Amino acid sequence: MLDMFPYPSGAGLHVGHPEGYTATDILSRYKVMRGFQVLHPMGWDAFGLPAEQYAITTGVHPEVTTKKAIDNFRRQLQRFGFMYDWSREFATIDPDYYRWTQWIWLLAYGSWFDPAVQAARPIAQLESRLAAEDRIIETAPGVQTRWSACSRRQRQAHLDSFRLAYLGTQTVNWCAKLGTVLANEEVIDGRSERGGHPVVRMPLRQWMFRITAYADRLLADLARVDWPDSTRTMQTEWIGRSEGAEIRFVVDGEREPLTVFTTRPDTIFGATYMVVAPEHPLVQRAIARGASADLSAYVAWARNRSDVERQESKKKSGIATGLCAVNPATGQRIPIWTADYVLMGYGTGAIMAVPGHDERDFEFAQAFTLPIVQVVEIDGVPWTGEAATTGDGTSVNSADRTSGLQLNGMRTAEAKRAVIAWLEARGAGSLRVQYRLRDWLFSRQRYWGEPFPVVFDAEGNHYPIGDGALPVRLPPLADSNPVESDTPQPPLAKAREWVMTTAGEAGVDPSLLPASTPVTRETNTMPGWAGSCWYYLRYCSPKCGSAFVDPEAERYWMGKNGVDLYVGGSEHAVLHLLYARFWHKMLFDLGHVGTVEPMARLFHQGLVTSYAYQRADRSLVPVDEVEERGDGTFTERASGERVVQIVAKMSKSLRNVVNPDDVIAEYGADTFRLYEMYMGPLEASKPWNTRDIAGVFRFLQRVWRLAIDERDGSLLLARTANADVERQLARTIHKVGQDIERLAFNTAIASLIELVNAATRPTEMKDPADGGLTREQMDRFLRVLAPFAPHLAEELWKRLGESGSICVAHWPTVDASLLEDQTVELPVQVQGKVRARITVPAGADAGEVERIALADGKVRALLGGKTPRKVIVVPRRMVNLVLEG
RNA sequence: GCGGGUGUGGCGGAAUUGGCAGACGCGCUGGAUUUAGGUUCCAGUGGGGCAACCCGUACAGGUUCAAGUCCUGUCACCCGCACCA
Repeated sequence: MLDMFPYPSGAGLHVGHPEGYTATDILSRYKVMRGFQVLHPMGWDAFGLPAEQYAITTGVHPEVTTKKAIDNFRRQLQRFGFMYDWSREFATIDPDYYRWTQWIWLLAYGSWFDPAVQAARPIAQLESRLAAEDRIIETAPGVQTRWSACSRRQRQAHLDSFRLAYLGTQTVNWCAKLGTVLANEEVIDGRSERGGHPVVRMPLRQWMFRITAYADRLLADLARVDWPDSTRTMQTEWIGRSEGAEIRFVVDGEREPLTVFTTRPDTIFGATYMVVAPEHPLVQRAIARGASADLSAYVAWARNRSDVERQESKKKSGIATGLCAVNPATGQRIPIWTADYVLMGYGTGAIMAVPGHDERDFEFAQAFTLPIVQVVEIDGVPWTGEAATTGDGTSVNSADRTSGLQLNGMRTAEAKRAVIAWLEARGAGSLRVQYRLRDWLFSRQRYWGEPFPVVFDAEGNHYPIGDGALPVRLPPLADSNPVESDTPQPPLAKAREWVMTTAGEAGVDPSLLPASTPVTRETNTMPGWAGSCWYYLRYCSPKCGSAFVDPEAERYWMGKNGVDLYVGGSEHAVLHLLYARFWHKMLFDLGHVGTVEPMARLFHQGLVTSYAYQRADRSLVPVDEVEERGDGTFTERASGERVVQIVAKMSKSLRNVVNPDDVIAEYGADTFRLYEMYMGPLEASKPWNTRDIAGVFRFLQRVWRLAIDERDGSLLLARTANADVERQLARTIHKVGQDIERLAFNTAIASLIELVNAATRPTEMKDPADGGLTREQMDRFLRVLAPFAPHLAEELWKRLGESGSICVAHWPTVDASLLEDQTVELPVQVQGKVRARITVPAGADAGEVERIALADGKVRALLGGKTPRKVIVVPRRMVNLVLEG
């Protein structure tokens, strides 16, 4: 039973945190009572940006603030009475934990993805295979060398290009003033969102994960897990698999052909021009050869436009490169343009533009008056030439005698196959699968993260640090502020004695590098995701010193399918859950875990929102500036203006944030737990309404008075069991059990309330022992109440004289005969409207029910002597009499 | 723009499979207890109508003996993605 572990912020627990935690706590307690071994742990995701930002503004070291925040979170969580196994607690910042995060990274570093088996394998296997077969490899662009003839350096470079954790180059938003890389959303008009400092886009060499190698498996295995459809859809779209073709176009004056990716190879006859991304090497070469000043100006302008800006204005911009390619289907020469609507990061960074059947290409062709031709007759969409027509149809104008390609009359799918076969035959292209998913950028220019266990020699070659030297501890740094610089300088670079070391001191295998060799440590750190990628495994054996998880503990707790239930917010639907799946699959391939997927079942709890108020102009008013009037309307206190109540996210500015500590102080933890579970379905987002808490609070008081005489604190128990109460108790036990299993806590609580209302003694009752529950009934009732309100249940349990904790009591069994009624009341409908009610034996069959219904006085009066045309009887549900006409 | 989801009393919500719409809670109304307020207990509470009855699950249609639930279209809100070739 797993909760997404929290990032302990300085602000303390939010009412949203206990939502999911209470749900798993109830289910855990229930499962324990049912005799299961339950592992329900808690820990801390503690590396990351907020603590570092806080350190930059206040000068307090992140370790200090983080530890303080953890202590506060733990204190707060413990007040809720969550049954966590605190002996398994850890934080991602513990060196004993991040030692293994580093170890897993080294595992990826030392592995490659073998396409033949579609799985990760040790890179040593690749190396011995290359040596055994004396394979020919490319040692420089266009230079082929035999493995045996390669230098050690060349071999290493070749192997490096296969590692699952590798050094790659990515374009980042670098802000020199802030000394950091910014996310796309943090860049506005080429300046930083905070401070307005200039931001440049520059390539940066950083550690990457080859997650794209796993794209197909990450996609296919979504079918094996019991996860919300929305999340699986989001991951599917994130991976973004699309099938198409790679086509090579010959370019005038270029040795290399221009390769494009297209999902519509069938429209090749309609390709009237080509477009490459401004960053495309072809453009670089053209500029280097001294192309027009306009071209280099455009490229410079486009390069500094952030992705966000590009999205804002979809107006097409671009410029001709002056180069021409040959359309292999038509033999015609077509111009090559560059435009920023083509992204370097997707496909090959180049497209064949088919303006007749692609909206973007159409827009571009119109803006720059390029030719537009129709090559597909789309089903049901007439060709007007006024707009691109998209979708499947039949190829037209698609034949050329010289090239020998003929598609006319073919359906789209058939035409695609024909073009690919034709391309393959002439060596001009092939079938290709393309993913939207990119490799995972894993370096951050930050202090507060796991250091990479890797060092560099003077020439910049990298060497892994041996397992024995782990953890590579984060050096203490008095000043972890970012460095203002034109080139990225991570804060760790300031720890000079730590950075400058020797291979021996760092722990590099002496067979790789002599111990005395001076080396520098990697100064980037891992991103916040690292620690959360495998924490669930560590809980199985949190103290294990010999492995990241003890294999036996892993087999026992992870079982066949992984974590039985994982509860957390849907904001992690893609990244965290995709990354964790990727690490897990890697660990699986290399034999370190026994399940293909980490989480068998996933559930997203909804957001706890709050009320806010809105003026007529839609501006928001903080909660404490509004008062409610007697007629249920709301006005702004200062102006007297009428405002309307809306539901909004809790925020400091609206002053509608609820602090769990305050609620517990006023009503207690049980009330808090019960209220959050009673608000509505776990998966729904729902507004916190302080006024409603009174309802569940009253319920718990009523439970107390049901068992305890308030005047003297003595037990109040019924002498004899009331048959109706006993029947309802049995049904409640049954329903609560069922509802807990399907995480429907709101309806479980409603049935507990109903039971208590039914058993409550009326005030006028002379002898309290005439009402309420018997000792034995109270005993059973407390057991089903316990998962929801453990404190109250435990106290009453002790007062009943029971020994031991109610936590380990057994879930009560139910006499099945009490769940069924002897007789049932059925509505009788005439023409679909309820007109009468009849009472029939519970086991009555359709014929018997019909007889009783037709014999009923009220029914006969309604029929007025007529015979129904049709009688529909649904046993135990209803009767419907259908008359003529 | 594309994909997914949601729409039920004054409010949060219930209706597990097409079968009595509104369980349960809040709020509100009335009563009992109390010197009083609060608490507690009891009763009522979708709208209309004196009533029999009629209307009612975002809106408009449809399927069915029967629709909150299934189908078609529309609107509103929420979430995700977004020039992905």
